[in-house]
Amino acid sequence: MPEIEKNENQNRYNPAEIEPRWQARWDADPSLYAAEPHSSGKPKFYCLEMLPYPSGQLHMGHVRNYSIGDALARFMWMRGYNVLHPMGWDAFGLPAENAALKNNTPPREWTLKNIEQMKVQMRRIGLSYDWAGTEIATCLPEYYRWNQWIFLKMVENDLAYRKSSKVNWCPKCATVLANEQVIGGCCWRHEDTLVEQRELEQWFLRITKYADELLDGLDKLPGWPEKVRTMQRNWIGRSEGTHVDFAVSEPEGQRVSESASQRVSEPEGKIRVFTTRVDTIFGATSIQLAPEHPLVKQWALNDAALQQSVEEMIGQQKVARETGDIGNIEKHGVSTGGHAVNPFNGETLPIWVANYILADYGTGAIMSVPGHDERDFEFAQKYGLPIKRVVAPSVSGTEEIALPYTGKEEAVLVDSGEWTGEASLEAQDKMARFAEEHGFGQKTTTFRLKDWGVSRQRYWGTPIPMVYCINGHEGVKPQGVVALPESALPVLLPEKIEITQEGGSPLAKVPEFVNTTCPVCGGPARRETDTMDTFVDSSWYFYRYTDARNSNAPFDSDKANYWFPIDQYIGGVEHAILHLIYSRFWTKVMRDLGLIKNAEPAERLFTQGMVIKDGAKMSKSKGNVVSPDEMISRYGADATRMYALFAAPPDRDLEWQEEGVAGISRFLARVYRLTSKFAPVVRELEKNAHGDEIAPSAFAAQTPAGAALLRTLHQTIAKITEDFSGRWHFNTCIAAIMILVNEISTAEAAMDAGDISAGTIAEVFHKLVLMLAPFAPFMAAELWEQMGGEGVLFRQPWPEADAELARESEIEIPVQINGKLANVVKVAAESDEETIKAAALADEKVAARLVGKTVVKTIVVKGRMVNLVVK
RNA sequence: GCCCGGAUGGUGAAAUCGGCAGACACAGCGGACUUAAAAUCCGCAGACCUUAAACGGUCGUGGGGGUUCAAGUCCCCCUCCGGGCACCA
Repeated sequence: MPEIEKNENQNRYNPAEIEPRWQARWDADPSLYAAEPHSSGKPKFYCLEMLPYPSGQLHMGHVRNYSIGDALARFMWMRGYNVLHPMGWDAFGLPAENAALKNNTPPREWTLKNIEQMKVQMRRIGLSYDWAGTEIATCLPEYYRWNQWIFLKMVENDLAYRKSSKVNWCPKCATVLANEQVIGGCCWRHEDTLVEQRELEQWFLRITKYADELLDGLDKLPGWPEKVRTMQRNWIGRSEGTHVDFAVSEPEGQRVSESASQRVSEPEGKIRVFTTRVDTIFGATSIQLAPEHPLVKQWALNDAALQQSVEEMIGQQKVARETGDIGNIEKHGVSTGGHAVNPFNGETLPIWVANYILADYGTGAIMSVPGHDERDFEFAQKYGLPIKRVVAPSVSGTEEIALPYTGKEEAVLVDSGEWTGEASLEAQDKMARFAEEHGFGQKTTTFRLKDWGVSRQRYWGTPIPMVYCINGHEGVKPQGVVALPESALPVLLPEKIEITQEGGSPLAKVPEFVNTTCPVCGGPARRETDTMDTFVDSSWYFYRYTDARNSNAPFDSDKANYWFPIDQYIGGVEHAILHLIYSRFWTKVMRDLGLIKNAEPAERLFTQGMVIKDGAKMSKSKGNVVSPDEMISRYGADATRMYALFAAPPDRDLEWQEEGVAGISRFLARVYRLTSKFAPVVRELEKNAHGDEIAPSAFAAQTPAGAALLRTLHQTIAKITEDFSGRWHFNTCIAAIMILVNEISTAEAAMDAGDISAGTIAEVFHKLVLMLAPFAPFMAAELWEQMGGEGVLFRQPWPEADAELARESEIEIPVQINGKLANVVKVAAESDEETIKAAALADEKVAARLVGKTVVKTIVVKGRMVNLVVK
C-alpha cells in the first residue's frame, strides 16, 4: 500500500476558529435543518424542547435541555428519519412590563431585542433548529390572533365562560393567578409573596369538563415519567363518593330560605353533603358546614355570636392557607342550633360550623362520622359529640378495634339497620343506590381540579376578543358580553401605552383600545381589557410549528396530523402541573373542534435534571450563575454542550464544574489532533472508493492490533446506538467514545508503523466522527470535511455495529471461592461450562487456595463467572 | 401524615438481567519532555492492616436484619437529603 502523507502540522484544536466558521456556513443555508415534505417516505420524528421565555440571557438549564434535544435530533436524522426540530419564544409575560417600567423601553421592543440576543446565543451553540420554517414568537399578532380564534371557538362551545369568584391575587404581579400558579400559598414567580383571595369577574376555561379524560389518559402515557403522572393525578384529585341530602330544621328564629341552598343546587330545605364513605352514615353524629357555606352565612345574619365565630374561622382558614399550614390548624367549631335528619335512619343530628371544612371542596358540608374518620374523631372528642361504631373489621370477629377505625377493604357494617353485616365496599354501592331510588342522594365524583382562570390584569398578553355592549340589544343586556366575529381578529395590542405600577388592567387606560362598537348592534361597546394567561400561548405552540407561516388558520390539520403526537418532548419538571396539564387539555379541545386527531400532545416526555453549582440551584441572589457565553468563549460550544451531557445522566441534577469542561476540551483536542493527522489517509481511500462505503471491515481486520481497534469501535457503536433508543445515558456514551479514543491513541504508534491497515484506520476515524456528530457537531463537521467526507455530516447514515467484529475472542472470568474473588482466568469467549470450570480449577492461585478443602458445589455462569463452594 | 426520587472513593459518576464495586472523567501525586513554566505524554491512585519493598490479608456502595453459592442491585425495618401532595370529607 502506498505511503500516504499524514497531516502532522495542522492539528491544533482551535474551537474559536472552527466554530464561527461552521456556524456561518450553517446559517447561510436556511434549509439545512428543515423538515422534509410528508411525501418523503421516511418515518417522521417530532423532537421538541420546551420553548424559552426570552429573558435575553440563555442559562445553563437551557444549554442542557437543548443539548439533549439536539443530540437526539441529529441522531434521528442520521438514522434516516424526517425530523421536525423547531424553536420559538414564549414571549408574552410580566418581565417585559417590569423592564418597561425600569428602563422605559416598550415591552415589544424589549422582547424582540432579547429574542435576537438569545437566538445569537443558540446559534453559537450550534443547535439544529429550523428557524426559517418554524420560529414563532407568541407576542406577535401572527401568533396570538390564533389564541383569540381558539378562544372564540371555546366561547361558542361553552368551554370559556365568565363568572365572579374568589380568585388568587398576587400583589407583586398585580394580577390574578390560576390555581396551578399558586405554589404553597405563594406566587409561582414570587416565591416569597403570599397570594391573596379576591372576589373578581373572570374568564374561565372549562378544563373540568375533561377532568376524567385528563386523568384516565395518564394511564395511556407510558412514555411519561411516573412522577409527572402522579403529580397530575394528585392535582386532578378525582374522588368517587356519594351526595346525600339531609332535611334541615332551622334554629330558633331562623328560616331556611331558597337563596341559602344555591351552592350545589340542592333541594330547598336540605343540606347536601359529599362523602366517600356512605357506608358509615349510621355513625354520623353531626353535620359540619364550612364557615363560608351559604346556609351559615344566612343564619349568621340573625345571630351575632355565630357571625363572629364564623368570621374568626374564615380568618383562621385564610391564615392557614397562606402559610401553607392548612392541615395543621387546630379544629374549632360552633353549634348553629339547627338540626338535620339522617335520611337513612331518621336520626336528628346537630348542625355545626367547623374551621376544618373547606367551602370549595365537595359541597362544603360533611356528615361527621367520628367513629370512622380521624378528623371527625378529633373534633368530636374536643366538643363531646357522640362517637358511634358502625363498621368493624371482619377478620377480627367480635374483637374490638380502637376507634377511629378507618379500614374498609376488610370491614363489615354493624348497627346499621338493614345493612348490618354487609361488607363496607358493597354497602357503599347498595346504599348509594338506595339513596338514589328514594331521591335523597346519588353517586358523584368530585374533583380537586378547578376551571382554569385565564384573565390577567396585565398589558403584555393576548387581548381577550370580547366586548361589552353598553346599551345592550336583543338577547344581550346592557353591559352584556358579546363575542367578536372571526373577521375582527386579531384584536391588536395597542403599541402606545403607559405602563405604571398601579393595579388594574393597563389596557383599561387606553381609550382608543377600550372604546369600540358592538359587532351585533353597532352601538357603543367597550372591550374586555384583561389579557390571557401566558400559559394559553404555550398550550398549543407546538401545533403552530407544523405550519408556522399559515395566515389563514392556526395550522393545517393535515400537517399537524402528520407530525403529531410529538415523539419526544424534553423540558423541566417544574411544568408538570402547569404547562403540561394545560397543553393536554388544549389538545383535547382542539381534537373536539376537529382540528387534530390525537388525544394527547406527546408520546414521550423527558424531564431533565437541574443544573446546580456549589450544591445549589443557580441564581443571581446566590451569585453562583455560570454564563454559557463565558464557557463557550473559554472552551468552545462543543466542549460546553458535551460537558452538559457528560457530567451526569440527563434526568439527574448536574453539578457544574468548570474543570470538567476543561477536561472535555482536552479530550476534544486529542480527538482533533489524531483525526486531523490521519485525515489524509481516510481521504485518499475515500477517493478510491467511488462513493461505496469505504473500508469494509472484514478486509481491514488483518493484524491483531487492527482487530482490537475494530472490536472497540464496533462495541462503541453498539453501545451508543442502543443508548439513544431510550436510556439516554449520554454520559456513558461519551465515556465509551473516550475509551475508543484512548485506544486509538495507544495504537497511534502502530498506525504510524503500518501495523494497522489504512482501511482500518479509515474506518475507525470515519465512524468515530459520525458518532461525535450529535455531541460535538462543530468539530465533527470540521473533521468530516478534512477527511474528504461529502454532503452534510448530519445526514450521513449512522454507523452499523458489526456484531462479528465486536465479539471478544478471549474473555476474563473471575473465579470466586465461597463468593470471594480468588483470581481471574482467561478462556475462549465461547467456552462451555465444563471448559470454564476446568480452567478455573487449573489456575495455580485457585489451586493453591483449594489445598486441603473439598469443593462441594460449583456454580458456573457461562461467559460470566465461576464460584467454587468449598468446605 | 401520604406518594415519588436519591444516598457508591477527595469530586462528578459507572456497574442496563443477582455475577470482578469504583468504568470514564475531574482534582491530586510521581515521572518524561523543557533552562524553566505552560501545554502534552507516561504512570499511581477506595480505606485499613502487614511489609524495607513487594507478596499478601481485612473491611468497604447511608444504618440494621434477611434471602442467595453470590446482593450497590431482591425482601423487611430505620436514618438523612430532595421533590410533590396534604383537614380533599
